[in-house]
Amino acid sequence: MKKIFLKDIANELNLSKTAVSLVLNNRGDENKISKNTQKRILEFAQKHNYRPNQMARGLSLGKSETIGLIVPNISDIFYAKIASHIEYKAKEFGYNVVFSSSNEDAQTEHELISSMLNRQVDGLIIASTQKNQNEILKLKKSNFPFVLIDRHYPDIKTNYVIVDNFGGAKQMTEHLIGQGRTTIGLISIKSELDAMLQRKLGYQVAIKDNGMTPNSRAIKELNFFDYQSEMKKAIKAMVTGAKSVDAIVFTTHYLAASGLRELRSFGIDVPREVAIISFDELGAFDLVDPPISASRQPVKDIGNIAVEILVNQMEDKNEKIDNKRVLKTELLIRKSCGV
Amino acid sequence: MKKIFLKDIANELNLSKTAVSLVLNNRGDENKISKNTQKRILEFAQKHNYRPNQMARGLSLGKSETIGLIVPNISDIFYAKIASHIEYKAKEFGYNVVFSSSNEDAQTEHELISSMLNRQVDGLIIASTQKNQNEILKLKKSNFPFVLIDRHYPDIKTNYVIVDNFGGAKQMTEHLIGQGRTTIGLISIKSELDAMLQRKLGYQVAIKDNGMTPNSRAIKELNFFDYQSEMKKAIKAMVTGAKSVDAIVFTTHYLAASGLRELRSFGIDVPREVAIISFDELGAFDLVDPPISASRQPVKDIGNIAVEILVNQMEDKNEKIDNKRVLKTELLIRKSCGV
DNA sequence: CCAAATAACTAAACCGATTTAGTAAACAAA
DNA sequence: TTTGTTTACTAAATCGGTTTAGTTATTTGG
Repeated sequence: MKKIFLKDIANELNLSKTAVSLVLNNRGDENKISKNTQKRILEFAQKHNYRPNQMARGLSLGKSETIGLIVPNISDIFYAKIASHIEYKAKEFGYNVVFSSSNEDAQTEHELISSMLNRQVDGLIIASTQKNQNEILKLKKSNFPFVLIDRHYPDIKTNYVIVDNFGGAKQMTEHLIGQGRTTIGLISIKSELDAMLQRKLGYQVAIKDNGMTPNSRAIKELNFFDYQSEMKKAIKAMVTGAKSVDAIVFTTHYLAASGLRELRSFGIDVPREVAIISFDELGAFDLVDPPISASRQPVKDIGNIAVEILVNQMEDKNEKIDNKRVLKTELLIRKSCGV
Repeated sequence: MKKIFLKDIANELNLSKTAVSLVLNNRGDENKISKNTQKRILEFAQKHNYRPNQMARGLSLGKSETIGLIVPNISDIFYAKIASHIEYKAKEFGYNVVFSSSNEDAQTEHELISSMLNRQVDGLIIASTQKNQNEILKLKKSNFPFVLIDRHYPDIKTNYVIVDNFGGAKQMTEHLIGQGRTTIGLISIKSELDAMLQRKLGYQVAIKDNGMTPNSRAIKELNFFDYQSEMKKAIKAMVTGAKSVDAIVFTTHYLAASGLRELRSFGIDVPREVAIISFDELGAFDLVDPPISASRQPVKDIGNIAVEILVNQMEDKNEKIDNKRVLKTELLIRKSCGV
């Protein structure tokens, strides 16, 4: 069965392309195409498995029924899960998803946004590198529909769906304090990401609020591209010498996993000697030795809400464009912070 | 700065759309557009940040510079990693990636293929449900470029990139035998997937080859959509009663994780009482208690090779279309099978 | 010096849909 | 009987690119 076009249907049925197009777009009634003709068109199209060329359709309509998704890295389980929920929700609304990874690189992100706009995506969902303030401002000014997720620009009014990083980190730290830990370290990623700043802040505020002495030497910020080797040094510095810690807060899952590896290789007993807790988790954190406590992010809600906001915006251009959502994380207490 | 079109450039520079189009597609020289004119066009386009509308371009060229990727589930870390490598490699060749998840549903997969073809993707990479033999045959007959990954149809000659499931499973089982285990169970997913059949076969052949008595009761095949609750029963059946096992082979990572949870809840000492090993792994399998041995799949190679084969096919229609690659898995021995 | 070749372009068709602005025929109202 | 409506359509423009088939002016060869 070879490919069939609108024109073919029109010719075969001795009708115009207009009539066929109208009927196939469910606008036959309002355009007074007779019931009989509608039936003939529908049946013929069905029988020959007609599928409109979406490029032509998109060009004509100026839209593509596609949502662009830009994340730092699709192989990070956190973003993969969000992507999965976004895809699912988008399909409910009739949209496809094109994705790309920026690898935390501002220039790449810039090009991806550009490229997706050229491909006529109808809207964007971006977990930004947060190094493209101007780009995002331009997007906003052009009135193009988009939603930021996971990371947002505090200085720009935009739609966003993020989690309460400050509150989550504060809660984690307070839990450790409640367990009687007195010298709590923080291991994070060296980054301008607001999420990371907020997590550090949450940790610091918890420390101060509880009358403990903040110690900048207890805070290690590792280089993203080299965190594994820097982790070795960071852990060493934290567990040896006079000021060794009795607990560590990790600001993201892969740091916690890597940190635990190093703690083990130094022969540290977790949680007896050092308790640990992680912001966000990996799939098997409950199986790890010891099971790692974590503040879990609501990935499903992040994805669903982002799509809902975006679709609203795309389909009703009057929708306000600073729909802000800050979701709560969920504290999962496991053995790694001392029962 | 407002959007600029080919026509605008032509008008501003007093040239034809043809000239501008040719130059911007790097075909100025071969079409004898003077150096000076080329320079004017290029500079003007650059200065006004001209970006061609890919819908129009795609419609005209009959292609989209896009690869479609269909996987069972993008939130499975295995597919997420493959997706990431595919995206990276595709970009090297100038292609974008659209992805969708079939959720192991044949009908969904069918619709996704259809939808992607309508969107004029230039090629497809599919980790198929393996329930769409006809669909794949049609694709093949239409001469449309595609590559199967992870799962293939043994009865159809197509491009594919898979791993040696039989060999990997056999090797895993043999390792357990080498460790002195004598009653080895298998927990798999109830499925017609060739990959799963091959893994079971590898296990069975290893059992027989080593003079052990195959015992069909030692093989449990769980329902994909309900494996967590069925796991409880399966583990119970395996570790209680007369014929209890001293080792279990899991045919995929999430089964191993789930199985370990259940073994623990039954108070089984892994690996002393029951050793376990998993086909494929999750990110933190080395941190789990005990660290889980696994046969790791070469996700990067799977992605890279799939893209390479596909691009070859897309750009040279004469390329043969049964480029078959079977990659080796890598056995990672950890504590879960008894040091 | 004239015909053929070349350089440097361009007008218009085309890709496959949607949409605007009609039109012809049938019927109703005045 | 003529005008006005309604019904059931259609021709042609349009979206923004690419491409085919020329065109004109200048060189070159014999």
